[in-house]
Amino acid sequence: MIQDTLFRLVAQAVRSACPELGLAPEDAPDPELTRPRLKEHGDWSTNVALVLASRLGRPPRSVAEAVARHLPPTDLVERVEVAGPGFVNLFLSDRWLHEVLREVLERGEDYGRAPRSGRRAQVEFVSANPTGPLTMGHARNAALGDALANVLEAAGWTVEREYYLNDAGRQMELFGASVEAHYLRLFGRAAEVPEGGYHGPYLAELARAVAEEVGDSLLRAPPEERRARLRDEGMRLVLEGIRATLERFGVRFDTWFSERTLHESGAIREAVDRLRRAGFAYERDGAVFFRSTEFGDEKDRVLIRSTGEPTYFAADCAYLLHKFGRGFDRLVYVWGADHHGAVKRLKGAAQAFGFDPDAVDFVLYQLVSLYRGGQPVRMSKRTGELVSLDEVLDEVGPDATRYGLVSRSADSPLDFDIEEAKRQSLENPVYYVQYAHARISSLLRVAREQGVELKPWPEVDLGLLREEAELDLLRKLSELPEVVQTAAASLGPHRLTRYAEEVAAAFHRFYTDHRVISDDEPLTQARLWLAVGTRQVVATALRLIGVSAPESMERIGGGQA
RNA sequence: GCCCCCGUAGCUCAGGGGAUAGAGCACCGGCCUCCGGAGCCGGGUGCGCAGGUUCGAAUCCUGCCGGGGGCACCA
Repeated sequence: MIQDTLFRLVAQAVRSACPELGLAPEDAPDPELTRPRLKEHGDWSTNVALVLASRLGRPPRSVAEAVARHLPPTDLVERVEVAGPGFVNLFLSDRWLHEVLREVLERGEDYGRAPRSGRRAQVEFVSANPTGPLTMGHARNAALGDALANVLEAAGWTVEREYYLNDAGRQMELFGASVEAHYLRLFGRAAEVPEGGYHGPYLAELARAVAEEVGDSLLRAPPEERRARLRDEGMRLVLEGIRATLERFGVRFDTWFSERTLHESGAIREAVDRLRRAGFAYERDGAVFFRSTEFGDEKDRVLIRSTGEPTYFAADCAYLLHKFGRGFDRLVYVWGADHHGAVKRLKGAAQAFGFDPDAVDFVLYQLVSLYRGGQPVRMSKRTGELVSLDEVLDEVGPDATRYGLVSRSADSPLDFDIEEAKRQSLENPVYYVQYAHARISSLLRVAREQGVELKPWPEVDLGLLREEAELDLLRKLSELPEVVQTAAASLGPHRLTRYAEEVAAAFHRFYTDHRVISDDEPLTQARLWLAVGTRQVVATALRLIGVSAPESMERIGGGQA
């Protein structure tokens, strides 16, 4: 809001400078306000003079001088400076920083959150096939998707989290046949896992669990029925496990959407027909194709195989149509980068259906490689050799795992070393941030124990916060709303982790140099409220990342502390 | 061959058109009669290469080099 005020002031300065620059005021560009990296460049800066100068063919610094001269008088801005090639730098009075603290305290956990826009977004993520436990790849998806949903909510969207359940199609049939084979073996029958099917100890265990529920009754059932039953029972158990893991990981979905319903309701046929009617689907060699080449794809894609079976892509189209039908203004898919090839055709489908393809966003995250003590952990879906997310959570814990997975941009491949995550857990950035939160909580406990009565903040003189470390901390707190906006706009929740670390660092610096509880009562009051506000911002950032904000560090860090 | 991502400090990574490019780890040296030292302060070499756009490029465009992933009537 201070930013808005500044924007108006600078825009006005530009307009009133126009006549002497020989420009019609209505042609004046909107000024851009940025935060300079260096403190000596002020609190806010605008490059508007540089932009104007090249347009007018005048020396940038003289344009900057003109803009600076026309800045309306205000007690918000203490000093204006023209610097560098032609930046206009604004130095604000410290009062604005005390305003920031008031705003943090007044709005509490709402600080940093934008007003609700009423616009609805759906984030679909994880959506792992229900054929086995979640792995670290799924974990990155979950951590990214959930944090992104949090961030979009904070940016004003009404967000629905959805898990797309691939409970139909060839993979599920293979899975069913694999469970069947293991089931039959349990009862001494010879049975082969089909080509491309699922192996490994996990599946044997699963078959045992299924057998415990259904007994040997299915041995005598007709093969078709037996296989379908074992498939569904197996899936149910796998899904229970996935839900439990996600719960442990702190991820909850609003809706679980079944692919099977798309087949059963005829939605897939309808979607294909609709594409056909719109002229985007045609028949060739007994199959139905989508004209994805019209949308930049390298070749047309099959919707209905010549066998009459719909492809996975056809189901995707029907699902997309279903999502739009539910009234979302924006759809976000969180996908592994290995699916990037499907982006063009799905956006194309959106357009073919008559929707705005820009309303469909994809977060494509690069591969996670798991290491243990520097050695890559070999994983193979074929042999069923894998390290599950649950095992990692057992060793590393949910907070450090989530933080580690979110803290890097989705565009970068991620090496996750279990040993390192454990060994370094005490120097891990997540604990550094959590420590700041715990430290403040502890400080407030001590204040209470010492009988320091915290007066309501409107009665406290926050203007006493004048030390450089205090002002720097306040400056950091003031950035949260922008960080949230940027993270939402770029679909990059990793920005929150950086920010959280910076706030924690600013607090630790302040805390090292200055005593909070002292004989100076008014100053004690002001500093305690500064601590409260800082704790609030740290808690909000951690919550958005999906990590807990502990009151104490006792139970964190694997007991090594 | 085509498509996507990446190349920034010794290592892992931020930085999505601005000024003197930043963190963590590692390494060296300092800071505790007092609110949690899981902390703080100091110490430094770097944008793969070549063009282009721009007043201004780590950032945008083109080409090349290097690494990862993907190119099914699989999911």
